Amino acid sequence: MRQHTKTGTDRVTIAQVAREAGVSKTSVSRYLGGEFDALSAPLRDQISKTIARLGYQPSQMARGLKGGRTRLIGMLVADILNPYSVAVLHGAEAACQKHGYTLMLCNTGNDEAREKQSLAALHSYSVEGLLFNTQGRNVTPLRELGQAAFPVVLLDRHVEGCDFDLVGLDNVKAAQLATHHLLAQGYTDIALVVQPLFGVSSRQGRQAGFLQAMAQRSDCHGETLEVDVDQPGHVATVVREYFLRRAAAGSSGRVALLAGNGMVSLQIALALQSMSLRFPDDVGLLCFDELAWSPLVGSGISTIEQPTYDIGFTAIERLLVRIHGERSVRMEMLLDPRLICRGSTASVDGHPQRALASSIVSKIRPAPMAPASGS
Amino acid sequence: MRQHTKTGTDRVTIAQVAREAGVSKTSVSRYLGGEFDALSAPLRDQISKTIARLGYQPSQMARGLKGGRTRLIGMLVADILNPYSVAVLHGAEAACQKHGYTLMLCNTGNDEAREKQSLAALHSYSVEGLLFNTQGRNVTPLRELGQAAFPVVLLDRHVEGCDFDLVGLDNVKAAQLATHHLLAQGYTDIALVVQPLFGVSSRQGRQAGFLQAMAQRSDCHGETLEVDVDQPGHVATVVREYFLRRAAAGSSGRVALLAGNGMVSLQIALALQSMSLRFPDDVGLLCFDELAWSPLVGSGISTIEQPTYDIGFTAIERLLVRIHGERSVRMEMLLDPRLICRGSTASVDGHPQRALASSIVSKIRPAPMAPASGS
DNA sequence: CTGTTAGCGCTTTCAC
DNA sequence: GTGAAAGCGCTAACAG
Repeated sequence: MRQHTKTGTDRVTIAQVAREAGVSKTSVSRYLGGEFDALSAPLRDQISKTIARLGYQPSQMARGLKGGRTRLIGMLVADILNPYSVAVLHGAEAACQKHGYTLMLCNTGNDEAREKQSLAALHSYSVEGLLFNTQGRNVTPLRELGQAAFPVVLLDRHVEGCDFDLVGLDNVKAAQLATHHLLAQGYTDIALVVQPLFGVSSRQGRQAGFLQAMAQRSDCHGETLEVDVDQPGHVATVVREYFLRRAAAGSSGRVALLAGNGMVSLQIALALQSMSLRFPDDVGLLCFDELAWSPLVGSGISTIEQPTYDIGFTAIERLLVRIHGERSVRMEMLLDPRLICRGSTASVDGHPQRALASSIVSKIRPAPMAPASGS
Repeated sequence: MRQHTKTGTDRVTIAQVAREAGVSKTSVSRYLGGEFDALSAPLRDQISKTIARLGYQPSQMARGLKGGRTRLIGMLVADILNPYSVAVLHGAEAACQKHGYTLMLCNTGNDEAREKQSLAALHSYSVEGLLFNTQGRNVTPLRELGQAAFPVVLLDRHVEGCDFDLVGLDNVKAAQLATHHLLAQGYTDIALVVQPLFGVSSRQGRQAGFLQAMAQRSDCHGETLEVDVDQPGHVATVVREYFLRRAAAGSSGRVALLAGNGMVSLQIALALQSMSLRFPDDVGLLCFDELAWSPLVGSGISTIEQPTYDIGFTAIERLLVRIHGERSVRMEMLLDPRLICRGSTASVDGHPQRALASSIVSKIRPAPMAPASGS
């Protein structure tokens, strides 16, 4: 059947198909392009059979070289170890497969240099569009893409000075939902724990929603805690100091922590464990991002779930629309969050001893010298 | 309309560089290919400057079209939602970036059809090699690649009838390590809980190691439990039945579960929770795959950690060696596991009441009608 | 409807 | 050392 050349992988070319089918390359090309109205039935049939018989697969490299239809989409991910990124990737990959596109994946590891480098790599393969989820620093190369009207869809966060479409969570709404839930459950002293706000719009959005919701309750106290999740023990330190501060302020309220994303959630859970603090007994806990283990820790961790799969899927479809030439103005697609209620935010009504700043303090020993993660 | 190309930024071509530098395309090409010994210093300098000035980036599509050096590597992943796959992907992506390659990622979702389809897609982009981690069903297309001497490295599991290189865990050793640990901790009735062995070599390897280790202890009882992690509540049912069976057998031993991978671990943890069973009090638990949440559940889950990053990284480097033409015989690179000891396998010596089959049974109610996952 | 003729951007003989 | 020319596999004018 198949001719083996000495080169190993033998590629059947359009020329071979044309020859064997007794037609011109053009006709085969038209067949590939789906221009059936320009092909007679017998010709079409003949080509179809030959392609099947030879097991011909057109080279996307060659197709792409000509006009630009590489059917390639580049995806830049800030951190492949972040479950959020993977979940979004899952949806994006599915959408690509559905539409006959292939994903080129680059992990930037939150590193500027690698981001730039990845952008260059993707460009060199003539990707038709870009899905972008990464740190907001040094966005110059991105801006250039914007000026060139290159199709880009942003994931989760804006980039200053670029008018790209965005797909993500409705962060303000989500944070409000979260805060209202905690308030309703009887918590009065709430800390939003986030990675550095810097210029990250999604984090800022969550803070805005949080602040907004807290503002309606002057009898309650809200505070934003910035943490570095890569620095072992840092979250524990910050959280401990927060507790101490609340107690020093003479607060008699119930304390809850609102984790800004999955990475923070993990560090908080670890930190609380290291301090032997339990939820909801000692402190309430609500986390952004539903994770596989959310139901498992303690009596279960309440979460704000993002429709991550949909975010990825939607983003690709939006990108495809842009690729196909739509020139409309910038569009923002914000999907809805979902509250998943578990033990970590159980109501503290009627349990005045629970989750009090003062009662926590007695449990916290002075900060240890060693990092507090692990056990 | 606009005269910009589809790709937006007007692409600088090698011809432009050559013209502006006052040299031939050939020389520029040589420069790109690093053939400096065939270039005079002034020429080289001139080209270098021009490239920088124009911001020229060669088109990989065009380069690939000619000889085949696309600098593209395809990766087929069985399940992108499996943390193992992501962790390996992380290492693989890093290695690619290090060597100037780019990853094309396809998620097959354990689906034969999509696997075949993805293989075709990857082929159509002339990837130089393939990293393959997927279900062992219908391997015909893979075999063809083997016959064509196409560079492929298998991840984690063999494929029958193919002599590709393999990078993965030393499963036999890992399972032995795990089993010996459980035995040493005083557990006597151990069940290895795995997804269907089918033809998956890694699972078989783990079972082999398990059986081997158990065989040395005729006073202990080992059993393999196959579960379907996608069927809600199935793990709970199987585990429950196991407990009941052990009790019926009149066993007075201490029971432990050995989870065959991360997916199973999660389901087991969920199942135990749904049955209100705790570890190590009611049952010992040791899981393959170290996960972010392993320290968090209960008193921490003991795990067998795989060097996932290294597996991915090594696999790519091995693939690169093959791509660069090495023709040596099939090679298997099995990396070492690491035991991480936590509360879930705490010693039960001196606690005769703990982890006994008989004591568990009293806690298990008859199987519920509804799936037992969740709460 | 169908085929002929040019290239796409780059690498690679093969001359000079 | 350097360059001209001939393609790689495919698509896209432009005829018939």
